Amino acid sequence: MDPGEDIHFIPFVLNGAIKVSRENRDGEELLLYYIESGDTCAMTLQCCVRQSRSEIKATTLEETTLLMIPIQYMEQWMNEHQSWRQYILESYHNRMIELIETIDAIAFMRLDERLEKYLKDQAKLLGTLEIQHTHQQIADDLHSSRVVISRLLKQMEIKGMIEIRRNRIVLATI
Amino acid sequence: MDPGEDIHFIPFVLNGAIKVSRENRDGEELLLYYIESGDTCAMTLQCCVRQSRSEIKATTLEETTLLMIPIQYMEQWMNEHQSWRQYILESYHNRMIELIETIDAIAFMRLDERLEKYLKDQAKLLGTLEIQHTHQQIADDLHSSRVVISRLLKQMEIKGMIEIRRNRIVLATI
DNA sequence: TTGATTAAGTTACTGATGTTACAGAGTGAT
DNA sequence: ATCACTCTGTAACATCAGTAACTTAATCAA
Repeated sequence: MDPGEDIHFIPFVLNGAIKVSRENRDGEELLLYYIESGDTCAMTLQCCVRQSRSEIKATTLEETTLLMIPIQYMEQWMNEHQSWRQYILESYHNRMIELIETIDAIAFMRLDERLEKYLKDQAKLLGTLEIQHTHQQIADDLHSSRVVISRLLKQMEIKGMIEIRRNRIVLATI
Repeated sequence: MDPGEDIHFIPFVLNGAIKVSRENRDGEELLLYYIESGDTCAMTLQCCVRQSRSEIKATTLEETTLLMIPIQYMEQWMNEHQSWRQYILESYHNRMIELIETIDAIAFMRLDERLEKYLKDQAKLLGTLEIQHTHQQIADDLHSSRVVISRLLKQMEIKGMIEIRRNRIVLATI
Protein backbone atom coordinates (compact mmCIF):
# COMPACT_ATOMS: atom_id res chain seq x y z
CA MET A 1 0.00 0.00 0.00
CA ASP A 2 1.44 3.30 -1.04
CA PRO A 3 0.80 6.64 0.61
CA GLY A 4 -1.90 8.73 -1.00
CA GLU A 5 -3.65 5.77 -2.54
CA ASP A 6 -7.46 5.79 -2.58
CA ILE A 7 -8.78 3.22 -0.16
CA HIS A 8 -12.32 1.98 0.19
CA PHE A 9 -11.64 -0.92 2.50
CA ILE A 10 -10.31 -1.44 5.94
CA PRO A 11 -7.84 -4.29 6.25
CA PHE A 12 -8.39 -7.10 8.67
CA VAL A 13 -5.33 -9.32 9.14
CA LEU A 14 -6.28 -13.01 9.01
CA ASN A 15 -2.73 -14.24 9.33
CA GLY A 16 0.74 -12.83 8.96
CA ALA A 17 1.73 -9.33 10.01
CA ILE A 18 1.84 -5.83 8.61
CA LYS A 19 4.41 -3.20 9.36
CA VAL A 20 3.21 0.39 9.47
CA SER A 21 5.77 3.16 9.04
CA ARG A 22 5.82 6.89 8.85
CA GLU A 23 7.62 8.49 5.93
CA ASN A 24 8.80 12.07 5.65
CA ARG A 25 9.27 14.04 2.43
CA ASP A 26 12.87 12.88 2.07
CA GLY A 27 11.75 9.27 2.02
CA GLU A 28 13.20 8.65 5.45
CA GLU A 29 11.16 6.20 7.50
CA LEU A 30 10.31 5.30 11.04
CA LEU A 31 8.55 2.17 12.19
CA LEU A 32 5.32 2.99 14.01
CA TYR A 33 3.75 -0.37 14.87
CA TYR A 34 2.81 -3.81 13.66
CA ILE A 35 -0.65 -5.17 12.95
CA GLU A 36 -0.87 -8.82 13.84
CA SER A 37 -3.43 -11.45 12.93
CA GLY A 38 -6.93 -10.85 14.28
CA ASP A 39 -6.18 -7.17 14.30
CA THR A 40 -7.32 -4.30 12.16
CA CYS A 41 -6.34 -0.70 11.66
CA ALA A 42 -9.51 1.33 11.47
CA MET A 43 -7.59 4.55 11.23
CA THR A 44 -5.99 3.45 7.98
CA LEU A 45 -9.14 4.44 6.19
CA GLN A 46 -9.59 7.95 7.48
CA CYS A 47 -5.88 8.54 7.54
CA CYS A 48 -5.44 7.79 3.89
CA VAL A 49 -8.65 9.38 2.69
CA ARG A 50 -8.77 12.60 4.65
CA GLN A 51 -5.23 13.84 4.65
CA SER A 52 -2.75 14.15 1.88
CA ARG A 53 0.15 15.14 4.10
CA SER A 54 -0.27 12.44 6.70
CA GLU A 55 1.43 9.71 4.75
CA ILE A 56 1.74 6.27 6.12
CA LYS A 57 3.35 3.26 4.58
CA ALA A 58 2.16 -0.29 5.15
CA THR A 59 4.17 -3.33 4.12
CA THR A 60 3.79 -7.02 4.84
CA LEU A 61 6.40 -8.63 7.03
CA GLU A 62 5.66 -12.21 6.09
CA GLU A 63 3.17 -14.04 3.88
CA THR A 64 -0.03 -12.29 4.93
CA THR A 65 -3.73 -12.85 4.27
CA LEU A 66 -6.00 -9.86 4.51
CA LEU A 67 -9.76 -9.59 4.65
CA MET A 68 -10.65 -6.28 3.03
CA ILE A 69 -13.89 -4.94 4.47
CA PRO A 70 -15.69 -2.43 2.24
CA ILE A 71 -16.25 0.89 3.93
CA GLN A 72 -20.05 0.72 3.62
CA TYR A 73 -20.17 -2.46 5.76
CA MET A 74 -17.90 -0.78 8.23
CA GLU A 75 -20.48 1.97 8.68
CA GLN A 76 -23.47 -0.34 8.63
CA TRP A 77 -22.00 -2.65 11.26
CA MET A 78 -21.03 0.35 13.36
CA ASN A 79 -24.72 1.21 13.53
CA GLU A 80 -26.02 -2.31 14.01
CA HIS A 81 -23.63 -4.17 16.29
CA GLN A 82 -22.31 -3.13 19.65
CA SER A 83 -19.60 -5.78 19.45
CA TRP A 84 -18.33 -4.25 16.21
CA ARG A 85 -18.27 -0.78 17.76
CA GLN A 86 -16.32 -2.13 20.68
CA TYR A 87 -13.91 -3.90 18.37
CA ILE A 88 -13.23 -0.76 16.33
CA LEU A 89 -12.79 1.38 19.43
CA GLU A 90 -10.40 -1.17 20.86
CA SER A 91 -8.48 -1.18 17.61
CA TYR A 92 -8.10 2.59 17.78
CA HIS A 93 -7.06 2.36 21.36
CA ASN A 94 -4.43 -0.28 20.71
CA ARG A 95 -2.87 1.73 17.86
CA MET A 96 -2.82 4.69 20.20
CA ILE A 97 -0.99 2.78 22.93
CA GLU A 98 1.50 1.59 20.36
CA LEU A 99 2.10 5.09 19.07
CA ILE A 100 2.76 6.25 22.61
CA GLU A 101 5.19 3.37 23.07
CA THR A 102 6.96 4.51 19.93
CA ILE A 103 7.14 8.03 21.29
CA ASP A 104 8.55 6.71 24.54
CA ALA A 105 11.23 4.91 22.63
CA ILE A 106 12.41 7.80 20.47
CA ALA A 107 12.02 10.41 23.20
CA PHE A 108 13.43 8.64 26.24
CA MET A 109 15.64 5.79 25.05
CA ARG A 110 19.11 5.76 23.56
CA LEU A 111 19.64 4.11 20.22
CA ASP A 112 21.28 1.01 21.69
CA GLU A 113 18.24 0.44 23.91
CA ARG A 114 15.88 1.01 21.01
CA LEU A 115 17.82 -1.46 18.90
CA GLU A 116 17.61 -4.10 21.60
CA LYS A 117 13.87 -3.53 21.98
CA TYR A 118 13.43 -3.63 18.22
CA LEU A 119 15.18 -6.98 17.89
CA LYS A 120 13.21 -8.50 20.76
CA ASP A 121 9.88 -7.17 19.44
CA GLN A 122 10.69 -8.54 16.03
CA ALA A 123 11.57 -11.93 17.51
CA LYS A 124 8.37 -12.08 19.53
CA LEU A 125 6.29 -11.03 16.55
CA LEU A 126 7.66 -13.66 14.19
CA GLY A 127 8.16 -16.28 16.87
CA THR A 128 11.81 -16.90 16.07
CA LEU A 129 15.21 -15.88 17.43
CA GLU A 130 16.52 -15.40 13.90
CA ILE A 131 15.86 -11.98 12.48
CA GLN A 132 16.19 -11.87 8.72
CA HIS A 133 17.21 -8.28 8.18
CA THR A 134 20.22 -6.48 6.85
CA HIS A 135 21.74 -3.74 8.97
CA GLN A 136 20.41 -1.26 6.44
CA GLN A 137 16.83 -2.46 6.90
CA ILE A 138 17.13 -2.14 10.66
CA ALA A 139 18.61 1.33 10.26
CA ASP A 140 15.64 2.33 8.10
CA ASP A 141 13.10 1.09 10.64
CA LEU A 142 14.81 2.96 13.46
CA HIS A 143 15.53 6.00 11.31
CA SER A 144 19.26 5.71 11.78
CA SER A 145 22.18 4.85 9.51
CA ARG A 146 23.75 1.56 8.58
CA VAL A 147 27.16 2.33 10.07
CA VAL A 148 25.66 3.22 13.42
CA ILE A 149 23.55 0.06 13.55
CA SER A 150 26.54 -2.08 12.59
CA ARG A 151 28.53 -0.47 15.38
CA LEU A 152 25.86 -1.11 18.01
CA LEU A 153 25.21 -4.65 16.81
CA LYS A 154 28.92 -5.39 17.07
CA GLN A 155 28.85 -4.23 20.68
CA MET A 156 25.83 -6.42 21.39
CA GLU A 157 27.67 -9.36 19.84
CA ILE A 158 30.69 -8.71 22.08
CA LYS A 159 28.38 -8.74 25.08
CA GLY A 160 27.06 -12.10 23.90
CA MET A 161 23.52 -10.90 23.32
CA ILE A 162 23.43 -11.72 19.63
CA GLU A 163 25.29 -13.44 16.83
CA ILE A 164 25.75 -11.58 13.56
CA ARG A 165 25.44 -13.46 10.27
CA ARG A 166 24.97 -12.22 6.74
CA ASN A 167 21.38 -10.99 6.32
CA ARG A 168 20.57 -12.31 9.74
CA ILE A 169 20.83 -11.58 13.46
CA VAL A 170 20.49 -14.44 15.92
CA LEU A 171 19.28 -13.48 19.37
CA ALA A 172 20.61 -15.38 22.38
CA THR A 173 17.35 -15.02 24.28
CA ILE A 174 14.19 -12.97 24.07
CA MET B 1 -5.18 14.86 36.79
CA ASP B 2 -2.47 12.59 38.06
CA PRO B 3 -1.36 9.37 36.42
CA GLY B 4 -2.88 6.24 37.88
CA GLU B 5 -5.94 8.02 39.18
CA ASP B 6 -9.31 6.26 38.93
CA ILE B 7 -11.47 7.96 36.35
CA HIS B 8 -15.15 7.42 35.67
CA PHE B 9 -15.72 10.36 33.38
CA ILE B 10 -14.51 11.51 30.06
CA PRO B 11 -13.62 15.18 29.91
CA PHE B 12 -15.23 17.47 27.41
CA VAL B 13 -13.52 20.86 27.15
CA LEU B 14 -16.08 23.69 27.14
CA ASN B 15 -13.48 26.43 27.08
CA GLY B 16 -9.78 26.78 27.75
CA ALA B 17 -7.21 24.16 26.85
CA ILE B 18 -5.59 21.08 28.32
CA LYS B 19 -2.03 19.96 27.82
CA VAL B 20 -1.43 16.23 27.66
CA SER B 21 2.09 14.96 28.33
CA ARG B 22 3.86 11.68 28.61
CA GLU B 23 5.98 11.05 31.67
CA ASN B 24 8.68 8.43 32.12
CA ARG B 25 9.79 6.84 35.41
CA ASP B 26 12.39 9.53 36.02
CA GLY B 27 9.71 12.22 35.91
CA GLU B 28 10.94 13.50 32.58
CA GLU B 29 8.16 14.74 30.33
CA LEU B 30 7.25 15.21 26.72
CA LEU B 31 4.33 17.20 25.39
CA LEU B 32 1.99 15.02 23.34
CA TYR B 33 -0.89 17.27 22.31
CA TYR B 34 -3.41 19.85 23.38
CA ILE B 35 -7.16 19.42 23.79
CA GLU B 36 -8.98 22.58 22.83
CA SER B 37 -12.53 23.71 23.48
CA GLY B 38 -15.23 21.58 21.87
CA ASP B 39 -12.87 18.67 21.96
CA THR B 40 -12.71 15.55 24.04
CA CYS B 41 -10.21 12.80 24.68
CA ALA B 42 -12.08 9.52 24.66
CA MET B 43 -8.89 7.58 25.12
CA THR B 44 -8.26 9.22 28.48
CA LEU B 45 -10.72 6.84 30.02
CA GLN B 46 -9.39 3.56 28.74
CA CYS B 47 -5.82 4.76 29.01
CA CYS B 48 -6.07 5.56 32.67
CA VAL B 49 -8.28 2.66 33.65
CA ARG B 50 -6.74 -0.23 31.75
CA GLN B 51 -3.03 0.28 32.09
CA SER B 52 -0.91 1.09 35.07
CA ARG B 53 2.28 1.63 33.08
CA SER B 54 0.87 3.89 30.41
CA GLU B 55 0.98 7.06 32.43
CA ILE B 56 -0.23 10.29 31.00
CA LYS B 57 -0.34 13.65 32.61
CA ALA B 58 -3.00 16.26 31.87
CA THR B 59 -2.71 19.86 33.01
CA THR B 60 -4.71 22.96 32.21
CA LEU B 61 -3.00 25.64 30.19
CA GLU B 62 -5.37 28.45 31.01
CA GLU B 63 -8.60 28.86 33.02
CA THR B 64 -10.52 25.86 31.72
CA THR B 65 -14.10 24.63 32.07
CA LEU B 66 -14.71 20.92 31.68
CA LEU B 67 -17.89 18.96 31.25
CA MET B 68 -17.29 15.58 32.86
CA ILE B 69 -19.41 12.93 31.19
CA PRO B 70 -20.02 9.81 33.30
CA ILE B 71 -18.85 6.66 31.61
CA GLN B 72 -22.33 5.05 31.62
CA TYR B 73 -23.72 7.85 29.43
CA MET B 74 -20.75 7.47 27.17
CA GLU B 75 -21.72 3.85 26.56
CA GLN B 76 -25.42 4.53 26.32
CA TRP B 77 -24.99 7.31 23.78
CA MET B 78 -22.58 5.15 21.81
CA ASN B 79 -25.43 2.69 21.38
CA GLU B 80 -28.16 5.22 20.72
CA HIS B 81 -26.74 8.02 18.62
CA GLN B 82 -24.81 7.79 15.40
CA SER B 83 -23.67 11.38 15.78
CA TRP B 84 -22.08 10.54 19.13
CA ARG B 85 -20.33 7.52 17.65
CA GLN B 86 -18.99 9.67 14.88
CA TYR B 87 -17.87 12.30 17.33
CA ILE B 88 -15.97 9.80 19.49
CA LEU B 89 -14.35 8.16 16.49
CA GLU B 90 -13.29 11.54 15.21
CA SER B 91 -11.85 12.38 18.59
CA TYR B 92 -9.77 9.22 18.53
CA HIS B 93 -8.68 9.97 15.03
CA ASN B 94 -7.63 13.52 15.86
CA ARG B 95 -5.55 12.40 18.85
CA MET B 96 -3.94 9.85 16.56
CA ILE B 97 -3.00 12.43 13.97
CA GLU B 98 -1.55 14.60 16.69
CA LEU B 99 0.49 11.75 18.10
CA ILE B 100 1.88 11.11 14.64
CA GLU B 101 2.72 14.79 14.32
CA THR B 102 4.57 14.55 17.61
CA ILE B 103 6.47 11.53 16.32
CA ASP B 104 7.34 13.43 13.16
CA ALA B 105 8.73 16.24 15.24
CA ILE B 106 10.95 14.19 17.51
CA ALA B 107 12.02 11.75 14.81
CA PHE B 108 12.65 14.02 11.85
CA MET B 109 13.18 17.56 13.13
CA ARG B 110 16.12 19.19 14.86
CA LEU B 111 15.57 20.81 18.21
CA ASP B 112 15.68 24.37 16.82
CA GLU B 113 12.89 23.50 14.38
CA ARG B 114 10.86 21.83 17.12
CA LEU B 115 11.28 24.87 19.33
CA GLU B 116 10.06 27.17 16.59
CA LYS B 117 7.06 24.94 15.93
CA TYR B 118 6.35 24.75 19.65
CA LEU B 119 6.30 28.51 20.06
CA LYS B 120 4.07 28.99 17.04
CA ASP B 121 1.67 26.25 18.12
CA GLN B 122 1.49 27.77 21.56
CA ALA B 123 0.80 31.21 20.12
CA LYS B 124 -1.94 29.90 17.84
CA LEU B 125 -3.53 27.95 20.68
CA LEU B 126 -3.69 30.84 23.09
CA GLY B 127 -4.26 33.46 20.44
CA THR B 128 -1.39 35.70 21.51
CA LEU B 129 2.17 36.39 20.43
CA GLU B 130 3.31 36.49 24.04
CA ILE B 131 4.20 33.13 25.46
CA GLN B 132 4.29 33.11 29.23
CA HIS B 133 6.80 30.38 29.88
CA THR B 134 10.21 30.15 31.46
CA HIS B 135 12.96 28.48 29.50
CA GLN B 136 12.77 25.60 31.96
CA GLN B 137 9.09 25.01 31.20
CA ILE B 138 9.78 24.95 27.48
CA ALA B 139 12.67 22.57 28.04
CA ASP B 140 10.36 20.25 29.97
CA ASP B 141 7.72 20.22 27.25
CA LEU B 142 10.31 19.44 24.59
CA HIS B 143 12.22 17.05 26.82
CA SER B 144 15.41 19.03 26.58
CA SER B 145 17.43 21.08 29.05
CA ARG B 146 17.18 24.71 30.08
CA VAL B 147 20.66 25.65 28.88
CA VAL B 148 20.02 24.26 25.42
CA ILE B 149 16.68 26.06 25.10
CA SER B 150 18.25 29.34 26.26
CA ARG B 151 20.95 28.89 23.63
CA LEU B 152 18.48 28.28 20.82
CA LEU B 153 16.17 31.08 21.94
CA LYS B 154 19.12 33.46 21.94
CA GLN B 155 19.85 32.49 18.33
CA MET B 156 16.21 33.05 17.39
CA GLU B 157 16.38 36.46 19.04
CA ILE B 158 19.50 37.37 17.06
CA LYS B 159 17.66 36.38 13.88
CA GLY B 160 14.84 38.72 14.94
CA MET B 161 12.24 35.98 15.24
CA ILE B 162 11.51 36.58 18.91
CA GLU B 163 12.15 38.89 21.81
CA ILE B 164 13.20 37.39 25.13
CA ARG B 165 11.81 38.81 28.35
CA ARG B 166 11.71 37.43 31.83
CA ASN B 167 9.08 34.65 32.01
CA ARG B 168 8.00 35.54 28.53
CA ILE B 169 8.85 35.11 24.87
CA VAL B 170 7.38 37.54 22.36
CA LEU B 171 7.02 36.21 18.85
CA ALA B 172 7.54 38.58 15.92
CA THR B 173 4.93 36.77 13.79
CA ILE B 174 3.08 33.48 13.81
C1' DT C 1 37.08 -19.67 -11.38
C1' DT C 2 36.26 -15.09 -12.08
C1' DG C 3 34.00 -11.06 -11.62
C1' DA C 4 30.03 -8.49 -10.06
C1' DT C 5 27.20 -7.29 -6.41
C1' DT C 6 25.70 -6.65 -1.93
C1' DA C 7 26.51 -6.81 3.05
C1' DA C 8 29.29 -5.83 6.80
C1' DG C 9 33.59 -3.93 9.26
C1' DT C 10 36.42 -0.06 10.36
C1' DT C 11 38.35 4.47 11.04
C1' DA C 12 38.44 9.35 11.34
C1' DC C 13 35.85 13.11 11.62
C1' DT C 14 31.75 16.35 12.30
C1' DG C 15 27.79 18.20 14.50
C1' DA C 16 23.89 18.44 17.55
C1' DT C 17 22.61 18.15 22.02
C1' DG C 18 23.39 17.61 26.93
C1' DT C 19 26.05 18.74 31.31
C1' DT C 20 28.42 21.37 34.72
C1' DA C 21 29.44 25.36 36.75
C1' DC C 22 29.24 29.90 37.59
C1' DA C 23 27.97 34.88 36.78
C1' DG C 24 24.62 38.36 36.28
C1' DA C 25 19.94 40.27 36.03
C1' DG C 26 15.16 40.80 37.59
C1' DT C 27 11.72 40.61 41.26
C1' DG C 28 9.60 40.78 45.62
C1' DA C 29 9.63 40.76 50.67
C1' DT C 30 11.22 42.87 54.79
C1' DA D 1 18.26 49.28 50.62
C1' DT D 2 19.19 44.66 51.39
C1' DC D 3 18.53 39.97 50.94
C1' DA D 4 16.72 35.84 49.01
C1' DC D 5 15.12 33.67 45.19
C1' DT D 6 14.29 32.66 40.54
C1' DC D 7 15.37 33.27 35.82
C1' DT D 8 18.67 33.89 32.17
C1' DG D 9 23.46 34.12 29.93
C1' DT D 10 27.63 31.96 28.89
C1' DA D 11 31.71 29.10 28.50
C1' DA D 12 34.04 24.70 28.53
C1' DC D 13 33.48 20.26 27.97
C1' DA D 14 31.35 15.39 27.22
C1' DT D 15 28.71 12.25 24.57
C1' DC D 16 25.85 10.22 21.29
C1' DA D 17 24.83 9.71 16.74
C1' DG D 18 25.61 10.66 11.77
C1' DT D 19 28.79 10.93 7.61
C1' DA D 20 32.37 9.87 4.39
C1' DA D 21 35.46 6.89 2.67
C1' DC D 22 37.47 2.85 2.26
C1' DT D 23 38.29 -2.28 3.15
C1' DT D 24 36.90 -6.96 3.69
C1' DA D 25 33.69 -10.77 3.33
C1' DA D 26 29.90 -13.43 1.41
C1' DT D 27 27.03 -14.79 -2.39
C1' DC D 28 25.79 -15.76 -6.95
C1' DA D 29 25.80 -15.89 -11.92
C1' DA D 30 28.29 -16.67 -16.12
